[in-house]
Amino acid sequence: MKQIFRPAEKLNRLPVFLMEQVVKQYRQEAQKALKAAQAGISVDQWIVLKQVSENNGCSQVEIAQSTVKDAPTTTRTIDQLVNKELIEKQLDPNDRRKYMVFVTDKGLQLIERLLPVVQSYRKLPVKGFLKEEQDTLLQLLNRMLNNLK
Amino acid sequence: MKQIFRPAEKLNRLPVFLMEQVVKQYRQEAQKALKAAQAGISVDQWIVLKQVSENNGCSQVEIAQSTVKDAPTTTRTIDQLVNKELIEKQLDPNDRRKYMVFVTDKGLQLIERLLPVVQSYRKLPVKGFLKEEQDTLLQLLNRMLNNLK
DNA sequence: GAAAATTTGTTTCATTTACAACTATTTAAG
DNA sequence: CTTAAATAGTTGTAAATGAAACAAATTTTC
Repeated sequence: MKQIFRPAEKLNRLPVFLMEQVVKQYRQEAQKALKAAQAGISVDQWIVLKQVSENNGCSQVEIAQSTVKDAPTTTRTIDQLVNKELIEKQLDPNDRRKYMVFVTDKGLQLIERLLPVVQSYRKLPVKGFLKEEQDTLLQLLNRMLNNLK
Repeated sequence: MKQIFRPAEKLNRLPVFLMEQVVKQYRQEAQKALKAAQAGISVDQWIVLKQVSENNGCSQVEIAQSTVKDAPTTTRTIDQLVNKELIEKQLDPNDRRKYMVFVTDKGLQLIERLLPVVQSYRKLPVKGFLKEEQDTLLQLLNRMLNNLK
């Protein structure tokens, strides 16, 4: 017997339900693109690597804030990047609780190589969107975020 | 020294990045609300339970499709609901690969009790949204989804 | 009607994640 | 100055997730 497809009409009217699917699909595409480029890092690792490169010498707390991840996740992601020699940690002499995190040459080279790949897959979900549609989307998402915090 | 907050301006212009935060915050709020109501189930379990009740006797594949989860996840969620005696599985006599999944009385009672709780937290993210803004949001999300599939 | 392909559901494994507890250091209070 | 509180970062653990491999049953193809 042929499979009857029953769309979940109610669920599809829930923005967050759709958003979960978009996020999941997007992450799959992004991960696939990074793998195809033999990046050797995950999407989350890319985000942290890029943040470090843009705020060279910043602390882990600052990275956690800017990437909106919690402390343990940030610790582990940074560890992974250190193991791959893409970034380095150095104790802050002025505050020995802190580490200052720096991008390495190898990290910079990887960023340069991957930048076009990342820019490419980031365009994917909003393909065909007018500039004002993108703005509307961002505005609505920010309002949702404010409602939840 | 006071912590300087540096917003990641670039990341905050990425719709998917904002959406991840919305989804995460929303799930936390939803889980908190269910816990406060002593629901005894997770958000995902709720979704499956509700789907089963609306399609009584349906197969696991149908549940997986309507909830947009993969097969292993669906198997596990159904197991959990069976353990809690909120649903029941029964072999389909016409096709012994399939299970027919039914909601129990206990399941129905729980649904009735939780429905107002769920309806309440679902309104949260779109608080203050005009009807047309919600429609715009859904339309944009669906377009993103189509771009990704 | 037998072999191949498909469908349904489960299990295993590696990764990711959130939450809580913990150490070490610095800052604030009395 | 000494204790209490806050901050930075790590570790452990339990749960969720996805991919792949798998078994069982059914359908399709020749």
